[in-house]
Amino acid sequence: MLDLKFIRENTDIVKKGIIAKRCEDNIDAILALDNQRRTLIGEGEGLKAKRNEVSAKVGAMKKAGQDAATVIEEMNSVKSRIQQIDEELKTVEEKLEELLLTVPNIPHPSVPVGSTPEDNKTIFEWGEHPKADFPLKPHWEITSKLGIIDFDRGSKVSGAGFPFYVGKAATLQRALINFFLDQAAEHGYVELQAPIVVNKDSARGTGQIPDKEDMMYVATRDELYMIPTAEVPVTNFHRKETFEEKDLPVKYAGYTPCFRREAGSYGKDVRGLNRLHQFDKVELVKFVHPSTSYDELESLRADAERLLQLLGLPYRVLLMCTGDMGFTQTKKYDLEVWAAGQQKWLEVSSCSNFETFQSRRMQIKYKSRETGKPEFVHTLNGSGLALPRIVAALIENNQTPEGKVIVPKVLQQYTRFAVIE
RNA sequence: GGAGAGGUGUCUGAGUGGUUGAAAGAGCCAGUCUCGAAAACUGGAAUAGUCGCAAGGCUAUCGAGGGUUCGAAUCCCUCCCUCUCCGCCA
Repeated sequence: MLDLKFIRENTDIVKKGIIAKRCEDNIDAILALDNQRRTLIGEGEGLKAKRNEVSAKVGAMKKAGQDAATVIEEMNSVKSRIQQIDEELKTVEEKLEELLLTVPNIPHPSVPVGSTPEDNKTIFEWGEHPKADFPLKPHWEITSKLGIIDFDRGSKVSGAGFPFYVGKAATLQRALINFFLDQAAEHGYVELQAPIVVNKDSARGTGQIPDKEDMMYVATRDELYMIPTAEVPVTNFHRKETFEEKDLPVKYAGYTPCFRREAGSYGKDVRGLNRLHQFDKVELVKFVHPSTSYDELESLRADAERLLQLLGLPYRVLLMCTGDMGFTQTKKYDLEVWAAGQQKWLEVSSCSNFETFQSRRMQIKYKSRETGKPEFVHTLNGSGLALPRIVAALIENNQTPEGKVIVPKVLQQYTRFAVIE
């Protein structure tokens, strides 16, 4: 959510941002409602001031044993007018709130303007695409032959997109989680084990509600939302809190299962592990001083990239264009890993700066030494990393002609086996 | 799930309808004193909205949201959370 005052004072910038992000422009309606709101506040508060003044007088009169009946009588009309104004104000503010939630975050100037994925810029590529003198298979063929991922039983037990990982695939996942968390800890992230269902306020805080409500599974009976990413509980960890400036940046790494309904996305892009309803992910979250947030974005990206390099997975970095980057971000990098069996790039991480978009919704501040006042922190997050596609790429890139899979060196201390066969 | 108690500012804690944005103490910041520190003393210090060039004014905020009243931290209702006991249970 953007600051109303910011919109009022920077209308042009906001409008340009909306166009760049290809969102609906409600700014004029917002400004009109804001005017209406302030008029109502002006009148209402004037009357309330009068009410308070008279009420004090009534108290004094009663104490002095005087009859206050006529004064009280007079206040009745003021009272009903106040009620009327408060009601109008409530309606106006609800409408205003609704429209404010449709205003996207403004892209950073360094973000390329564009509307489709073709307009994203590949800014970095690492590693060689594996070559082989035998046909490279997609991971689902390999795992099916090895019997290590059971999609059919997953469908029976839960539904499509909820596979079982069996034996060494399960161990491999556990190894990756530990590897990712250890790496994060080494680079200053505090490990956090978070709830995997959250309440409505939390879902709203990180922006899943209202604009992405359909992505989540909901336990309606208890009004709990299953998290689509650890970003939700981990960022909300500090909701309505104020940091000391000297404590920034604050960094967390959280491993959780993630749940996504992915409604309406079927077809051949979603085979195997490419897209699931439940998957594991380690998420990196930072709360930082506004002056450092773009440097922190780069280091966040570096933290995610390092994992791919250590695993020896070829990848590329995309700088997302304005139209493809999403509602809440000001700047976003996607990391895509090369899956040799499918001959496809798979997104495994997305690193974003939200500036104050989330912290304003969540009221996460720091006490500024400069102004002595609480100011909003900038929040960032990035996957470090999402498991299934990493597993897919590892299997496809490290397959042998016999259909076995070689485990990367860095993982072997965690898996305690070197080959999946 | 059942029964009870409770949620007040950074903390402890007073306050059951009328200058209570809120006593008191601690802590914090500044100053006086001191060679310096401690102690003592003096002063300062919330957040948001709104009006104003500003100084500053006004409004709201005592878990959240409603209600009663001329007036609510104080009374009523709903919800949330914490604690104690019981039940159930990984």
